[in-house]
Formats: sequence, structure tokens, C-alpha cells
Amino acid sequence: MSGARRARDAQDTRARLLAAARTLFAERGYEGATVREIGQAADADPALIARYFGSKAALYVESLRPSGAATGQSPIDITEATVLTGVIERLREGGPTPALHAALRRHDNDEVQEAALATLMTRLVDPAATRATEAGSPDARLRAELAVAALAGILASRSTHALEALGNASPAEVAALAAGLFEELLAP
Amino acid sequence: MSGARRARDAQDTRARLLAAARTLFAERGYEGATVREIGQAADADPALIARYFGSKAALYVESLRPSGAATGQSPIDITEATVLTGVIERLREGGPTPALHAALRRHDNDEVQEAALATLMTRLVDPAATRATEAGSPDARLRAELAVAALAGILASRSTHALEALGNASPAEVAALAAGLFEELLAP
DNA sequence: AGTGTTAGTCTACAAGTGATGACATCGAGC
DNA sequence: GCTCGATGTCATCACTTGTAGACTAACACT
Repeated sequence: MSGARRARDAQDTRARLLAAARTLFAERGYEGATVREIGQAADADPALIARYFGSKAALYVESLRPSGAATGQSPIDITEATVLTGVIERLREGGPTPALHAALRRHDNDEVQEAALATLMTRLVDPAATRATEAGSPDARLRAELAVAALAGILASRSTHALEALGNASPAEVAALAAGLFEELLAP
Repeated sequence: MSGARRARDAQDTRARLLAAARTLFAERGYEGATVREIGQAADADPALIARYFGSKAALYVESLRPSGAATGQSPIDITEATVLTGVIERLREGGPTPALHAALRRHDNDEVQEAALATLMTRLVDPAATRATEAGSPDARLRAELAVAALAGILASRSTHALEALGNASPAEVAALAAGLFEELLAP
């Protein structure tokens, strides 16, 4: 990472910054990740964030939009263990994980908060609420939000490694338990 | 709050600072609450935090120890809806809520992180793990930590009001749904 | 080789943080 | 009424954060 000088390639540098931002935002939330850390992780100068994205906030907003065209802004079924496993594993590839932090702690920057919540609603809360409604829950919305909040807590706790067993558990294990819970909550 | 000048009473001022700190730490986490905000909420000068507690970190550590001798460092059964209701309602009186943030985001200050985790373990994770073990779960620890992580997410999301239905739901409603989940997870 | 655009580096700044210590002011005890 | 310790106020510090802008270095093209 250190010795070899890299070829000059703005597009590649931009992509490295975006990738590093995705990982760090997912791990530590928006306020928790500094531009200097992101720059270091991407092996690029932090000032380039302002140049290529406009601001840290804009970088965050862009990090919410998955690049892998595959997943887009498509809804996510959190009661499916396999889907959930993918979400946990693919922290870095632009999953909804960065957005989950918006539920846990209100972001200082309004633009950032709004963008994150929009992603959260579209991809996680709305699908869950639909499912709960179909199952006949009168408090479908509450149940959906509760499930997403719980998921946010689980993923955040996993990435801090503050809770040992949770930090060390495989994505599949965690996903299986969590999906079971959400199924119970949303389709009783 | 503004007009009437208060009598000079160091003990009372200290108590007001502690109360304000409990509320704000519970709502926004350790890093999210500033000493200036705490001072304003307590109607006291922020500099008094350093004088009376030593530092913001020490204030946080003290805020983890409930003052109401009642609850002490006693274990909390998160599968009991009534108990959980109390935890949600009594954010400000020194419940374990401030400590829950330690699971979600690692604190900058090591002393703070350690103290919060210790509280978390003693009061929430250990009792839950014991219960799961008694129920015969091989992955009791993981289940216990998962439950606590989920609880942390739910309470944090509630206090941000980022998720509307969750933010507006009554403590009892939230507690009932959450307790059901945890029961399912810990005593299947 | 020379040149001009692009890519990257570095210094510096304003705003906000927790903390410190000098100063002002109250009020109990003589 | 005075004094002096206790209590509260204020200006300021060192540090971190995001951002801006001047500067340097590399590459493409003639």
C-alpha cells in the first residue's frame, strides 16, 4: 500500500475515496468518520474529498447510492436470512448500512439526515410495513420501524466489536437469528 | 427558568448538572452531548462540570450509576414488558440507557467506554445470557448480546424521533413488542 | 523539448470541542 | 458591618474538524 507510487488517475482516486467512505460511514456513522481518516484509508489526500464530491456531506449522500447497479434502491426483505446475510457482508459495497446510523443518532447536517432517512424508508421500513399490513397487524408501521431500529442496533453493535460474541459471530449466524426475530414481529 | 435568580447551592447545582447529563447522554450519546449543552440544560455554567466532576468523562461515568438507590446496579430482565417500560420511561433517572450507546458506537475515551460496557454487561447482557443458558440455547451469549444490541437500537431510534411511529409510540407499546421479541430470542 | 491542463500536496483558517485559571460575587460566621 | 471561604462567571487555551486556496508535480500533446 505504501511504497509503490500509484498512477495518476482521478477516477480511480475518486472511487477509492468513495469505497473508503462507505466502509467508514457504515462502521462509525457520519459524524464518527473524519475526512482525514477516509483519506488515509483511501491513500489519498483528504482535500480531494472537497474537490471531487463538494463536501463530506455530499460524499455521504453519494455513498448511500449503491454503485453496483445490481441492488439499486430496491427494497430489502429483512425477514429473509440470506438477504440479511448479504447486507451484513456487503457493508462496504453500498448497502443500506450507512443509512441505518441516521435512525440511531440524528445527524448534524440536515441534508445528510434527510438523504439517509429517505434511503432507510424506501429500502427497509416501507417493505417491512407492507408485509406487516398484509399479515393484518394494526400497528404495522410501528412494528416495521421497530424491526429496522433493532437491525440498526445489531449492525452498529457488530461493527464496534463492543459486544464480543456478536462481533465475532459470522454474518450468517447473526442474520439467521435476526431474520427469525423480524419474521416473528412482522408476520405473526 | 430565566428570571428568578437561584440561591447559591453547590449540591443542588451539581445535582442539576448530573440530571441534565443523564438526559442528554441518554438521548445523544457521550460524544453527541456537549458540556455547553449540558450546562445550558442545567442552567449552570459549563465550567462547573470540570469543577464538580473533574471532567466530562467523569460526569458520564457517574451518570451511569443510578442515584435512586432503588435500582442500583441490579440486573434487568428485558423480557418483562413492565420492566422494559420502566427503562424507557426513566431515561433521565439513571437507567442503563446512556450505557447502551457504548454498544452502538465506540467512545473516544477509553475510560468512558469501559465503564459503559461494564454497566451494560452487569445489568443487561449477563442476566439475558443466564436466562438463555437455562433455556438450553447453545449460543446463549450471542443471543443475549443480540437482544441487547437490538434494544440499544430501539431506544436510540426512539429518542432521535427519526422514525415517526416509533418516536410517538408510548413506552408501554414499545416495551410490549420488544419484550415479546426478546422472550422469543432468549427462551424459545 | 516545451507547454498547458490535470492531478495531487500542503498550509492555513474558521468554527466548535473540553478544559483551565483568573476574576467577581454571594452569604455565613464573627 | 466585615471578612473570607464558597460559589459562580468569564475569557482564553489547545486541539480537532471540515474546507479553501495557493502551490507543486505529472502526463499528454505538439
